[in-house]
Amino acid sequence: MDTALLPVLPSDPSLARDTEELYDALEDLLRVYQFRDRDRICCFDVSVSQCYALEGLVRRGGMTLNDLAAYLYLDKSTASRVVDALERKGYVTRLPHPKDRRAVLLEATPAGRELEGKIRESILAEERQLLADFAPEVRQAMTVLIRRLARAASASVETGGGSCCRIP
Amino acid sequence: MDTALLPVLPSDPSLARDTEELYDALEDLLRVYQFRDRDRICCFDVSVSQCYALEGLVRRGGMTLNDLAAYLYLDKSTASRVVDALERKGYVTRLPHPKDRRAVLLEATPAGRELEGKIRESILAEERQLLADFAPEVRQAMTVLIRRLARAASASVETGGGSCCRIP
DNA sequence: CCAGATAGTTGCAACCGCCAACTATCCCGT
DNA sequence: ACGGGATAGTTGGCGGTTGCAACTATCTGG
Repeated sequence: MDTALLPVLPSDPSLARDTEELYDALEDLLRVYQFRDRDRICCFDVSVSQCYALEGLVRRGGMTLNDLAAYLYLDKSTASRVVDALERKGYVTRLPHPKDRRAVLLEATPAGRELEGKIRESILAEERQLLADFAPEVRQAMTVLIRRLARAASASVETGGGSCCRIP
Repeated sequence: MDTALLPVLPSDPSLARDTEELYDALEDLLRVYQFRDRDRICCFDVSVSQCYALEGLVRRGGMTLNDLAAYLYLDKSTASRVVDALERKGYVTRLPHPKDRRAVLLEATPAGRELEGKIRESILAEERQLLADFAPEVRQAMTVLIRRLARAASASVETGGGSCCRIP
């Protein structure tokens, strides 16, 4: 179990309220981003999962299919089909793994890199404007917190074994 | 427009870097949260969209189906089917609209409210622990930023008319 | 009172995600 | 070196989601 980084301060009166507000704000953000991501399909010729997969393959170099499935929190069969689609469109290639003949090495093609760059830049441009209003220390602190939320969620997902209600 | 915390510094050299880091962190957060949300299905007897819909109906009082579709950024036909499922499970009811006989008023049932509370509390408990490590100013600044990101995305979606690449 | 707008439902086709079964390959203990 | 178990990936099947288009019922303005 990933323990808390610091002990909880039970006397902090604003914690409960701040948490609720963050929860609501995050809920809104997730909802609208899921729509925005769905909408990318028609703009950029990829689906949501395909976009995430492409992004992962550009960010990190060659991953195996299992790596990609873990990165996307998807079943490997689903990841395989996502790669099928990206390969058909010419954004990704399956290469033989040099050390393990069962495995494949996934690589983004130049076209894939270019598409990922276009998507990334279109979103970065929008977000830069928003962040400009915040002091650098605040921006950096927010990134730290968001990373920590992501890591904690990822840890709780992994210790939960992927299925939260399984009681073995 | 929501006021800025600080004036923009156009010469700020760290803005581009901070934006990229926040983008990556947010990408990770969204991916894992989408998985976490998918996983709620088996724990709480609702799907992701159903959960969002229930949440919206509890937060705001009676909405029409069109209101709900807009809130969820879904087509009204999809929203109708989401409501079908929630109604079948007893979490939501369709009531006749007092002013417009074409419309329906959607209301969460007591069971729906209870379920929403359980889901909400289970997540709040987890997030409270994480947030306890951060100073109150940072927590609040993050909520402000997330709200602003959500609002900006929502605005750009609405001005785009829902389909970003339509060129009428 | 009628034409056009609006609220909602349903049919349809495509997609997504998981589980289970299967093949090919790897690795470890004997 | 070899046989059994573990692992990588693919495929089939099922259920659920989504958007578009067509349809009905109702409202509203001239």
